[in-house]
Amino acid sequence: MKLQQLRYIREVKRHNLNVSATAQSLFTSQPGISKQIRLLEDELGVEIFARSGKHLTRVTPAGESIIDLAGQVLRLTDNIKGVAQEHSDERCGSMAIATTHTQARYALPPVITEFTHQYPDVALHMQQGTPRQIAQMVSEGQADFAIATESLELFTDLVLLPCYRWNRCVLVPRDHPLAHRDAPLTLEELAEHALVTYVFGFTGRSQLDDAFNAQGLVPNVVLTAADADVIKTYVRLGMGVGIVADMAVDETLDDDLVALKADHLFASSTTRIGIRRGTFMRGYMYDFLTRFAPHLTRDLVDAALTAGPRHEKSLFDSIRLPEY
Amino acid sequence: MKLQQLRYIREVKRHNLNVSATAQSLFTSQPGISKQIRLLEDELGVEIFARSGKHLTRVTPAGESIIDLAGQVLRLTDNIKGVAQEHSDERCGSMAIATTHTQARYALPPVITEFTHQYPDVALHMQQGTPRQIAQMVSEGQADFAIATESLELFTDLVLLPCYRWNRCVLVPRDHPLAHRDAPLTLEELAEHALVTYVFGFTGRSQLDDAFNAQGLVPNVVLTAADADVIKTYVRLGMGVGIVADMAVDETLDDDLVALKADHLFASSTTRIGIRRGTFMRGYMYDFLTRFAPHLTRDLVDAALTAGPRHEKSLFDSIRLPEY
DNA sequence: GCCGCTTACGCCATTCGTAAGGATC
DNA sequence: GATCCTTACGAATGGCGTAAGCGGC
Repeated sequence: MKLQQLRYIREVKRHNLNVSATAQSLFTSQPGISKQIRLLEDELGVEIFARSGKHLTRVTPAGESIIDLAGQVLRLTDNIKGVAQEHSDERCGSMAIATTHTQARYALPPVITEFTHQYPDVALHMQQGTPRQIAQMVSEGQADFAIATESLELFTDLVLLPCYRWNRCVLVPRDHPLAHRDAPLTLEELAEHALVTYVFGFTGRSQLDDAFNAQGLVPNVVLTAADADVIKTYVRLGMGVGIVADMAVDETLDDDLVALKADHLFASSTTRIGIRRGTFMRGYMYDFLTRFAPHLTRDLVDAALTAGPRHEKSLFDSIRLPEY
Repeated sequence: MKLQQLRYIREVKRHNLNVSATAQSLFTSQPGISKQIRLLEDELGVEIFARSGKHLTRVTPAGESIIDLAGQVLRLTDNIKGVAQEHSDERCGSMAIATTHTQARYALPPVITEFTHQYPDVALHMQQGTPRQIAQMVSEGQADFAIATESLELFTDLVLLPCYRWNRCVLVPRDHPLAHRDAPLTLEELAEHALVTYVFGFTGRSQLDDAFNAQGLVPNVVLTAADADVIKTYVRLGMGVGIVADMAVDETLDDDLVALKADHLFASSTTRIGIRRGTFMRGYMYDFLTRFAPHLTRDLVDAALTAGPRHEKSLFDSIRLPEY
């Protein structure tokens, strides 16, 4: 049994049993992979892939278990490399963040700036995607951190660290009737206007819908977008009233719009960081977490990473999360 | 990074940093190991072993972490082999039991007989040792099960499955004064006689001492042995009154001795099976466990193996253990 | 007929064993 | 001086890439 063989079977499964495509992605030859898989199957005495003629058709039950274990092995070897790097040069390495537009555009820039300044030799990778995509990336080890407000809880192999709470505000052009009101907004009022807000599954959209539904109201959402910049654009065009995250409003850049507090209308949302269980954390990674959310100390993060899936939540019960 | 390299560093640490001895135990050459370790260190960029001149003096901090991870990797590869065997031929394989004299001599024979009858192609290995030794063997992966009454709880990487409760009886020759009493024994009486029983650390010896101490008595133990056969021998010689486990008394073989119930004098002891966390269990292993202790169903064992160290005990709260 | 896996073969890298060298206790 | 690790070198194994074969879709 060789580590490469384990890598091969894992990748072949990831590429939907297409050995040729796998070979390309691994920059090696297709017969090489075929042969190594055969050798592994011979050594273990079990077929990992079921074949019909000369095609791989599916993963055998034994193969499922074996590939799962192979994944664990390969993740541990990554941890070994991480441990080694940490001890050889603790300021040198890499860190991959997968996140959504909202975080990348508004919440992360100051943190990233500080971080790259303190750790110039850490190669920082940042990838944007939907909450589901980024959770999957971390789950598969393609990124270290998933930062988002939604969907992370769908992946049970991620440890979730709550970072901060935030709420929404309502954005209207200066000449909009709502812009000159003194009394606080109500949901009924909002329901009468055309709304422009996030696509479902993005940036706390679920809590927004919940608030309307709880009062038996049906919001008239005329346009949805994945990020606040697009939403603001259409608010400026007069398409409707925007509802965006507080942090997406910049007082100077958005001074042609009026932002109305909406904390009293919606339940606040919590942005979380998801980390794959069993990941080896470099020192600078702890540092990054603490910069992003000061209550995420090294001890607390370690406790969350080692706690079982059912006990991690209670760690944060006594912690008051910062509000954005 | 190769699996052999990981195996080498683990074994070198196990052999107290003696590469030559490691090479012998692995049936390979000493320079081969040295070189592979060097290569691994070069690849990782960290020294795993600290050297003074040409001697390995200690394991570096990085080395400690790396060897620990290497152990996890190698255990997972064993699991892969186990999964493969299970799917290729589920009646064929091996099982290693490490246990104490008492279990091997009295509790296990009927179970082993049934088991080997049903699984003739499973190579059964049985090794005897002190409770500490057998716990260590399982902890290091040299055996699958540790079966004992004491000391298993010292190894936190073992999951403990309670099997049955038992108590002691008092053994005297037929012509001994105690042999003809009608009233139940008392601890005070026992304390007046010379006693022959187990060595400390064996077969529930601790509970025996606890009972005397709780009443402020000091037992006059004139001879201790690791197993009941030796104890009986000296009881026959008139050295003193024997105190042995119930199950160690055979009505026909020991009919020259009189066994007096002592359940009311001592707290009962629990015999447990210890299994390394993360071990892959073959089907026949579950079967063995259920034969040994009927309440150890596959579901219960799986639950205990996956539960965290703090939650495994509660699984057995509602279960009434059989009495021997 | 195209795509995709397998087999065959040759090159190169790597591993392993033996033998000699040098340091430490 | 005995023990033990390192270096050096040669043999054998094994992984990998190219080219040809063949069975599905």
